[in-house]
Amino acid sequence: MSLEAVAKRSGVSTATVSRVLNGVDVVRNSTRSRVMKAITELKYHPNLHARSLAGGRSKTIGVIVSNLHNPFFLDVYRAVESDCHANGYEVLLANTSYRSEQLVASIRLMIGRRVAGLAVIVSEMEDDIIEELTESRIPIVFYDVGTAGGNITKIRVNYRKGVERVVEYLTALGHERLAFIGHHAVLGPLDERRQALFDTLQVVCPHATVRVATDSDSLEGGSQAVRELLTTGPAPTAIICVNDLMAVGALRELRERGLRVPEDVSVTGFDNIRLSEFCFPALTTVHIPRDRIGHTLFTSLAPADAASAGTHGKEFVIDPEFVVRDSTGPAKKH
Amino acid sequence: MSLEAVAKRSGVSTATVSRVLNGVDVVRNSTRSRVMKAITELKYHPNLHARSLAGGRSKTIGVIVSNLHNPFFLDVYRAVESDCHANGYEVLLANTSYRSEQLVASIRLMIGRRVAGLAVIVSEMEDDIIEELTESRIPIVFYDVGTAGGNITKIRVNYRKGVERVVEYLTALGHERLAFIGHHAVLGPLDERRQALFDTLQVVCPHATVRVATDSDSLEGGSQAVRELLTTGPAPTAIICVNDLMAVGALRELRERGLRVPEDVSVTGFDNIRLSEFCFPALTTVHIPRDRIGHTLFTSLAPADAASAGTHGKEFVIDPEFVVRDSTGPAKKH
DNA sequence: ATCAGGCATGTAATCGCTTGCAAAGTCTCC
DNA sequence: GGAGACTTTGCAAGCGATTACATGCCTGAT
Repeated sequence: MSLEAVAKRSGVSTATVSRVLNGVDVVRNSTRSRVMKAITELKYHPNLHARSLAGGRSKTIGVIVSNLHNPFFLDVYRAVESDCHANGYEVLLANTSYRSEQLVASIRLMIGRRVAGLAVIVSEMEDDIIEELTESRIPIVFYDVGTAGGNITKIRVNYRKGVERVVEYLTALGHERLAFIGHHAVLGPLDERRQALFDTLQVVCPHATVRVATDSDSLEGGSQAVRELLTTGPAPTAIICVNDLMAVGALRELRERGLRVPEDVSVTGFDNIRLSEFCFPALTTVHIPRDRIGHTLFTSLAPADAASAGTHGKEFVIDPEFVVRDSTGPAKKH
Repeated sequence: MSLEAVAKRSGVSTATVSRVLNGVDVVRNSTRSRVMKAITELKYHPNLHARSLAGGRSKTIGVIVSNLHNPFFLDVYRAVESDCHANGYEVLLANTSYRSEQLVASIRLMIGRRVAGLAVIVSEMEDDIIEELTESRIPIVFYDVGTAGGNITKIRVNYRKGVERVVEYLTALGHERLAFIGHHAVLGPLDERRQALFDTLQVVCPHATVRVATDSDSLEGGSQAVRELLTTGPAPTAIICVNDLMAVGALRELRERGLRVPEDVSVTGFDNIRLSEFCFPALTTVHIPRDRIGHTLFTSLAPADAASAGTHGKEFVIDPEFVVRDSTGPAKKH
C-alpha cells in the first residue's frame, strides 16, 4: 500500500519505484516492467498528500464560486476545468453560497492545500479577505471584485456597457416605468449594474422611474421579487433582471399572474446562460462570454510558459454583447 | 510559513503549536495566546498535505458525478456537502461528463487523496472500475449502479415504480403513441427506465407503440431528440423524458414547431428539479428526493458513530413520487 | 589488463505535521 | 519542606513520497 511495499515486492529501492511512477526515463525496461507488475498486483495508489509534500509544487488550481446553482458560475468553472485538465492540472472547487464565512473557510482550505493558483469568482468579497489573499504568495485572479496588482490579476466585465444597451433599447421601445431585480450580495458587480442603470437612465430618459426589488439568486428569488414589485406599487412595464436565472423565475411569476410577456411586461436578463434560450419566452439578455473568462482565468493562473509571469497584476476587461430575443417588446399604451 | 517558524517565533516546540492548532486543550492559556499571536503575525496557514499525511485519517468525502450541468446531480451534491460541513468534513467534487476515462481518473484521484468515503453518482460505470473500487478499502456508495456488499453500499431509486405511474397516467388519458427520450449512457438506470416503460406498457396497454430517441443529457439534447422524433416517423402524442432537463429542452422544440403542450403533445420528465416548476408549461414529472439521497450517502460514508459501521454493504431503495402539473393532458383525438 | 565514462540503481535527507512518551513544572497537603 | 499527583511542554519517530548525491556495473579505448 505504500511505495516501500512496492519496492520490496519488486526487489528495488523506493527511489526506483518513484522514478517509474513519474516516468523518469532512466529506468531500465526490465526493471520498469517488474515494478509495474508489483504495482498492479498490490493495487498500489500513490498517496497524493505525500507526493505534494515531498514534491513541493502542486499542479492544482482552486476555484471558488458563489452559487453553483446558477449556471453562470458552472460555465466558468467548466471552462477552467477543461483548460486545467488539458494542461495536467487538477481543479478544486468550492462553493460559498454567498456566505462570507464560507468564503473565508474556502480560501483557507485552498491556501492550506497549497494550490498553484486561485480563482475567486464571488460577489460577497470583503476587504480583509482581499488583504489576506494579497499577502499570500499564490497567484490569484478575482472576478469583478478587488483590484489588480502584485500577485493579483483582475478580470472584469464591462457591465455598464451592457446595461446601457439594455436601457437604450427599452426606452426606445417606450418603457418609462422600469424595475430592477437584483439579489442580496454584499457589494460589487450587482451594485455596479444597478448604478449603471440609474446613470444611463439619467442620460437617456430622465423622467423614467425605476423600482428595485432584491431577493435570493435563484428561480424562486426571481418569482418572489416580481411578487413584491407587483403587490407594493405601480406595475412596471419592463423588468431588468440582474441575471438570467432570476429572470426565468420572474417570467414564471408574471405568467402565473396572467401578465403576458412581452405584451404586458418586457423582461431582460444578464449572462445569456443556456436556459435563457429555452425558457418561454426566450429571454432578451446580455451575453457574457464565460468560456473566455475561464480561459483568461486559467492562463493568468498557470505558469504555463515563463512569459506568462508577466500576466500577474494585470486587469482584463471583457465586453458583453446585447442579445435580443422574445421577452421584450414595445411598452403597453396606458 | 511552517510550524517550525511559528514555534521558533513564539518560543515553544512544534508539538505545542500543533496542539494549539488542533484545539487540544491541555495547553496553558498564556502559551496558547502567545502562539496564536505568532500565527497571525506570520500569516501562517497549516499545510494540509502534511497534516493528513501525518494524521492518517482524512475527514474528506469524495463525490463523483456524471454531469454537473444537470441540476439533479448538483442537488445531490449540495445535500452531501451540507451534511459534510455540518460534521466537519470536506467534500471533493469531480465531474466526469459521462466519460468513463474521466471517471477512472477521478477515482484514482480520490483514492490518491485518501478520502474517508466516496460517493459515485454516475451512469457510465463499467465492471472493471467497480472491481477496482471494491478492492480498495474505503467506504463507497454507488448510486443506481453496481451491487452492495463489503465496503460498498448501494442506493437506488425504484424507477420502475415511477415509470409505472407515468405510463398508467398517460394511457388512462388515452395516449397510445408514445415516445421515450433518453441520453447516451453506457448502461444502468436509463436502460432500467426504458425497460420499465416497455414492461409496464405490455401490461397496461399492449397495443400502444413506443418510439425511442436518444441524445446528450442537456437542454439541447432534449430539443434534438424531439426533432428526430418529429422528422422521422409518426408523431407521438406523449413524450416521456428520462429527466427534466431533457424534457425542458423537448418543450422548447415542440413550441418552436408550433405544437401545443399539452393540447397536441403531452410531456413528462423525471427528477423534479426546480426548473420543472418554472418552465412553461410546468412539467409533470416524477419526484426523486435528492436531499434524502444526499443524506443517505453521507451517513453511509461517514463513520459518525461506531454503530454506523453496520451500514456498509447495505442497499437502500428510495421511492419516487408522481407529480402532475401542466404538461400533460388527454390525448388528441385523431 | 586497466581505467574513464555512462547508465542504472540505491542511500538518505527532506517536506510539514501529529503524537506517544518522557521530562519538567506547579500545586496540594501533610 | 518534600512527596505525590497533575499539568504543561519538549523530544523524536514516523507518515509516504521526491531527489541530490553516491555507488556499482558495464563498455570501449588505451
